Amino acid sequence: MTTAHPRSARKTPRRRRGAALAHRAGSERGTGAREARSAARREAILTAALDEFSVRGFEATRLDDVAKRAGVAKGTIYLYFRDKESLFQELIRAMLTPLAGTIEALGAADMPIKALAERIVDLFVNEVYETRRKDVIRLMITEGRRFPTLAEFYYREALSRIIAAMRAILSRAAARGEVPEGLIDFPQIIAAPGLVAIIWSGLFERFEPLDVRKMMKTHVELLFAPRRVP
Amino acid sequence: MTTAHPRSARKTPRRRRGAALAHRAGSERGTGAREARSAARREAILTAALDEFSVRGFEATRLDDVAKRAGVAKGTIYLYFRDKESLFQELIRAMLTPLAGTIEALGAADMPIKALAERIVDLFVNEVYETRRKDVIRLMITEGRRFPTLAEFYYREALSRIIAAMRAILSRAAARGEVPEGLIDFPQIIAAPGLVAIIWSGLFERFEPLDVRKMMKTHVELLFAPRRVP
DNA sequence: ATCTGATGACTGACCAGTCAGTCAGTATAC
DNA sequence: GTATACTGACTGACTGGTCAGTCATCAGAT
Repeated sequence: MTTAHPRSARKTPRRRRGAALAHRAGSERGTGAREARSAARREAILTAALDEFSVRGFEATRLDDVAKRAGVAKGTIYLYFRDKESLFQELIRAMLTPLAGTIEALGAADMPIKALAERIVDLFVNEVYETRRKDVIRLMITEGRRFPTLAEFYYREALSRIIAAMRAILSRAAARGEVPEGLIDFPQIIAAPGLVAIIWSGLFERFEPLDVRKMMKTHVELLFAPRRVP
Repeated sequence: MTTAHPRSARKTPRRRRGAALAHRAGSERGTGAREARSAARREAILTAALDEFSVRGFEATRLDDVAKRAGVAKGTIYLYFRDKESLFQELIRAMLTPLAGTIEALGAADMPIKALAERIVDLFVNEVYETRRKDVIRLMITEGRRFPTLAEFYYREALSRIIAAMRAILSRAAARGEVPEGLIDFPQIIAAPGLVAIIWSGLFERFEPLDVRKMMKTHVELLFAPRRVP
């Protein structure tokens, strides 16, 4: 043990590179190519990180594995991200921020609540459930508690806006008598089956598959079916 | 370098014990006391473990901290549990197994769906949401993916039974025309707001509190309100 | 020749799990 | 009743392995 001596004459012999990168440099020009390459690398790291974080969780993920999967050396990750936690947080931020805008845009259209709800279901299934965003939301759920700043960021930048948009929609619908006033307080109810589907798919899909689209359709029909007097 | 020492030479002089334990032995009797003490210790370890796992997650939890919190030495944990993972799994098993029976019992009673649903909501709020079981379910959600055997166990022993019980209830209700047939396929819809509440409370409660009981009541009213034609 | 991005061997910290040693409490001997 | 031997629950210093983050060095671009 000890090795009170720093330094170590390491004389690594030249080794063929693992054949990592295929250069397309010929077709790229000057600085633009540099930047493009750099951006691609960042992207590769983020993608690899999502893969690893998704299956192992934040703590159990090794940056060595992320690097290998991304086809870069571990040190390279530190050229693009300050540390493991930054990598994780930027990953989630980048993928979840755009969501709020989409919902807000949808809410602007004025249409019957049921039609609108069906649009939202489609949006959820196509843009979240069947994409990598599902994994990102799962990560938010599973790791969020240990990253309070991340939870706060997500609440401020996305969730609170989504909720506000849904409240606006529900208020209009309530004014038309399409839904009871009570629902305005709990937009979470509408999103709930979507979340459950995300959790279910990670834990129990292999025992009992779940048809998300059909479940959400059923839910919407139940919530917004024409009803007798309030 | 090598230190090719076999495992022997323990050099450290023993130190006076820090005066750790206050014994209650005087008031306890014979073997019964021994067993009681042992059971209490096991309990203390499980409780401490739940505390730590809940806030830090499985990977980030240090057994040193669990031991400290339980008021025992780290080695003691290994007298009661094989390893960290066993401790975690036993914790979850012990607390979730009883749930299924309760729901099944409730399902046996034959009453209008809405009344029954209200009973189930009460059960959920009183026996889960406002107890440590909430934390255990949260752990199942957040860590389950990395413990497939645990997920399977939970599915077999609890979830599948709960789902079957709910399907039975819903079938009877559908036969009476109280709910559409479609709902039978998705008992998850009924439980969904409960799960969302558990997640919400961990991540966003501090920004926007959520009245679970009221949310679930609203949901039940929406689902089971008297409706026009099937 | 120089500059910059990239590399990967290395270090230091950390922690699950181990085990030699301790001691309160019990059993047996006198 | 007191002394002595025994037992096993409990302790915590230690080991071995792991991994985040660093940095001396390299190679391609200009």
